[in-house]
Order: sequence, then C-alpha cells, then structure tokens
Amino acid sequence: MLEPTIRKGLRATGRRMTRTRKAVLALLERTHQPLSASEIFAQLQEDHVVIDLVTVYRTVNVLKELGLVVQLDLFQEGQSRYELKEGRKHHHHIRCQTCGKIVDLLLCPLKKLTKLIEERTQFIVGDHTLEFTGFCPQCQ
Amino acid sequence: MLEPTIRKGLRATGRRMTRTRKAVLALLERTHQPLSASEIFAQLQEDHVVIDLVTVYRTVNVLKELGLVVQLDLFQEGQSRYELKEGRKHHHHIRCQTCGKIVDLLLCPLKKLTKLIEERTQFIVGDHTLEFTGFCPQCQ
DNA sequence: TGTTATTTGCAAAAGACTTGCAATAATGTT
DNA sequence: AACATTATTGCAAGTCTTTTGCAAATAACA
Repeated sequence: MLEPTIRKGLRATGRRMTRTRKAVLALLERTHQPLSASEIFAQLQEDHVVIDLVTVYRTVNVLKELGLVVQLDLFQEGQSRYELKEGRKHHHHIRCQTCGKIVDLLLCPLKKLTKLIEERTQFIVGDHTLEFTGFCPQCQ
Repeated sequence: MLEPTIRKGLRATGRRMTRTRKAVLALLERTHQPLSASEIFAQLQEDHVVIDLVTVYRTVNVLKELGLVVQLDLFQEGQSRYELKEGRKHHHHIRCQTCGKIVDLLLCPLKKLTKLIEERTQFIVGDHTLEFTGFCPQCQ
C-alpha cells in the first residue's frame, strides 16, 4: 500500500491523488509484469474502472516524472511498458519471443563498464537499456 | 562496394536489385551513423534520388531479412535506425541526449552473462539490446 | 524485344502517443 | 458542509512512425 507516500509526492508537485491514479497504481502494484498503456487500459476496463486510454498515458507519465515508475522500451515491441519502481533495485528483463512473457533479471553487469565507456568516448554516461529476448521454458 | 554480393543474396530469395535498393545501400555504406527511415528518405531527396518513404521502409526491411542490416531501437527515440552489418563486429551504441550524436561502442560485455541468465531463467537466450545515453564531449 | 513476376509510388490505414478544450472532481478554506 | 480554486479527466482530433492494398512501372531473363 504505497498510496499515502505517493499522495505526498503528488502534493509536493502541486498534483492531486485521484480515482484514476489510484486505480493505475493499484494495478501496477498487484501486477508482476511490466504493462503497456493499452494493457493497463484493458485490465482496468475488465475491473470495471472507468478510465480513458488518454488518462492512462497521462498517468504513467506523471508517475514517471515522480520517479515512481520506470518506462521500458523492450526489443522491437513498438510500445512502452511501465513498471513500479517502489523499493526495487535497478534490473533488466528477458522477453519470450513466442509468448511475450517478461521475466526480471536481477542483475546489471554495467557498473564497471560505465567507467570504461567514459574513458573511451569522453561521454558522460547517463542511462542505459539492456534487454534480452529468447525462448521461455514453456515455448522451447 | 558490396553491390555484387548483395545482388546474389537478393537473387537467392527471388528478389531483384533495383535502383532504389542500390541507392539505400550506397547511402548506408557511406554513412557512419545509424540512420532512421526518414533520415534515409531526406538524404536521398537531397541527393536527387527519387524514392518514396514507403520504399525506404520496405527496403530496410528486406535488407534486415537478408541479414545485411541491423535494426536499432535506441533509448526512447520513438523510431528505429538502421546500420549496415557488412563485416562489422557485433557492437553497441551511446547516444548524446542533447545533440543526438551516436557513437559506436566496440564492445559487448554479455557473452559470459548469457550462460548465467540461461541457468537462472531456463530461457534460451537469443538476442539482446544494450544502448547508452549520456552527454557527448561537445554538449557537456 | 517481350514476358512475367517483383517492386514501386500513391493513397489510405493502423497503431502508439499527444494536445486542446470544456466539463468534472480534488483540495484547502470558510 | 458548501465554496472557490485549480488540477484532472474525457472526448475529439492531431501527430508521428510504420504498414498495407493496388495499379503502374521496371528488373530479370529467354
């Protein structure tokens, strides 16, 4: 139940806790897969929550701005997915090419690499994406 | 000049070498940045090559199918980029958040990781993406 | 040069996401 | 508890990237 904390975050930026924001948050909280906007929309429809797809987009963007949600762009999916950050460590994902299942990879091999890249390229390295595809046990 | 080789690859799959395919290939061959479809289109227009944007999309897709071109989805760009494979080693990229410049990273730290991921997830690991963003020397 | 199948251009559509605006609802105040 | 203020929502419409249908153009090869 992270609603009270989030309410404060919203308030601090002149925003409000609303029915739709609660619904999206609750859904992300109980779902263990990163969801796309249209999946959030569809699931809330099933739950008889009245919400517009536009509102879903606006909501995930707000949550992203507040740093509560991470936006993922998985390998050639053509849409973004959103995942609650809430106390979770930075991690990556693998997605099954056949059934689309997404599994967390609780690792990130890139800490050392960043320094090397900065030396080689003179860039200041910011963010990175690392995503795998493959075949899950059921689809092999 | 990889036209003759590619002609064979096209022929082998019942395809033809055309004016537009030559133009796209030649552009990719002389450009050292991964290009988006609209950039390919715009550049060819400047070069007075008559081509439709639709044809650019179809062309890069054919080249991708033939394994001649790699499709890149860089960090939240909202469009794909295409890069000639032609004798190049597998590598990754870093893109400047300010000016958009893309620099090759001639490394891939993921060979060992694949085995670990397969053990942990029981997936058969296929492809992966790894892309960085940051600030290039000029934009710092 | 002619025949045939592939490719192209154009128009239109699909899909993800954004924006404008009037109506609605959340907040702090009376 | 009702009010006033201001953020948020829903709807319609728009943008942007990419795809598709189809008739006309053009490669390949005899």
